[in-house]
Amino acid sequence: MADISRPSTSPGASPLFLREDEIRRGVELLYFGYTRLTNAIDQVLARQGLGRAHHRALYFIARQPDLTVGELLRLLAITKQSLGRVLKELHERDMVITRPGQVDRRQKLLRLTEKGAALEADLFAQLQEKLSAAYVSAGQESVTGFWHVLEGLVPESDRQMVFDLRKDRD
Amino acid sequence: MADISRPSTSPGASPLFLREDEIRRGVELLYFGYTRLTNAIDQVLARQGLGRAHHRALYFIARQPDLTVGELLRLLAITKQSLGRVLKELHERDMVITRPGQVDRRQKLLRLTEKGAALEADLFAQLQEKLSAAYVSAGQESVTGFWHVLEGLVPESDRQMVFDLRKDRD
DNA sequence: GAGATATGTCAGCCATGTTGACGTATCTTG
DNA sequence: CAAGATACGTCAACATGGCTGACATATCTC
Repeated sequence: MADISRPSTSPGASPLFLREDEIRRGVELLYFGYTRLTNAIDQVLARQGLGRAHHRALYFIARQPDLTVGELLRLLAITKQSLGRVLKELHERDMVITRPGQVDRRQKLLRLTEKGAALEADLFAQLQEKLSAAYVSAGQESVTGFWHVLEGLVPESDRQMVFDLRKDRD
Repeated sequence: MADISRPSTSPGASPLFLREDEIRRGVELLYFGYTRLTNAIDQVLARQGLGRAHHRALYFIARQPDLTVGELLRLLAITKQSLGRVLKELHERDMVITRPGQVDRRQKLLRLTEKGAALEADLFAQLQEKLSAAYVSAGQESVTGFWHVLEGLVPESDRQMVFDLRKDRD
């Protein structure tokens, strides 16, 4: 481990110190970048009386229509009770509908209504605005590097689930 | 806005669809990458009966000893009541000490005790383990791209504050 | 000396996570 | 076909960590 307190040595004097600084830089940028990006949607959500938890559900349902409740639970990594509350509220507001699975009728397939899709699109537009500005200012090469590092943060066991979001299933 | 439901068009057929996919990929990787990284420290925190909020305070105090309460408030972007609770608990556990500012005696300068520094080092070690593995698997070029994109997510008005963390002030 | 500033604190509320227990419909398998 | 596993829902209680509003104190600045 690098020396955390880093006494009065000049910065960069040792490869170990350099390493720590690179890690802290990543931790900080991830923290500020992530929070600032999510801040972008708070105003839109507040207007609807909804929170971040609702957005996460809307997002993944938009991303993968006919997602089952179980799949959504695995993506969000929360308890079914927590998710139940969120889905109930989205259902009451006519933003999400469910229908029984074709192959397995115990499952509920989730879809956004027009109203739900409209809100998700509005929220996505905010994210898009911030993130595409960051992409443009950093350049395409940086964007692929950005992806690669983040992919490395996702544990092997979750990677397939995350990558599967990019497959069309409609 | 691009068509969210993306009917039966082949992916990549239009620049607009491509753009949307690149944005969604970033949003998802940021979400999963950030949450998986923060998950890395939960076990250590739980052992101490502390939460994420305590970690954020410990982290920034470790990063910038003699930080004032006001500076920490700006970094965390929470209310003084919320921060007060956290600092009080860290103080009670002898992890943080304060002393009056030299130049402005209304200020309180924050520092970690040995015990606090030891915990922060332990937490940092977990972050380091995950993040350096991601850095290694992505390669140095990717790391700088990763930084650049994230820097672009931090609004102009906050950028100085974030970059100042990298300056030594001891 | 008056007002601004840095900090603390009381009290109550809200969003969103947790555990544990239990119920129902449906699927799968011996 | 009966038994057990699975997918989903729900009740209740609780924890964490945000929030607002109001008010107090010490210190700095003009």
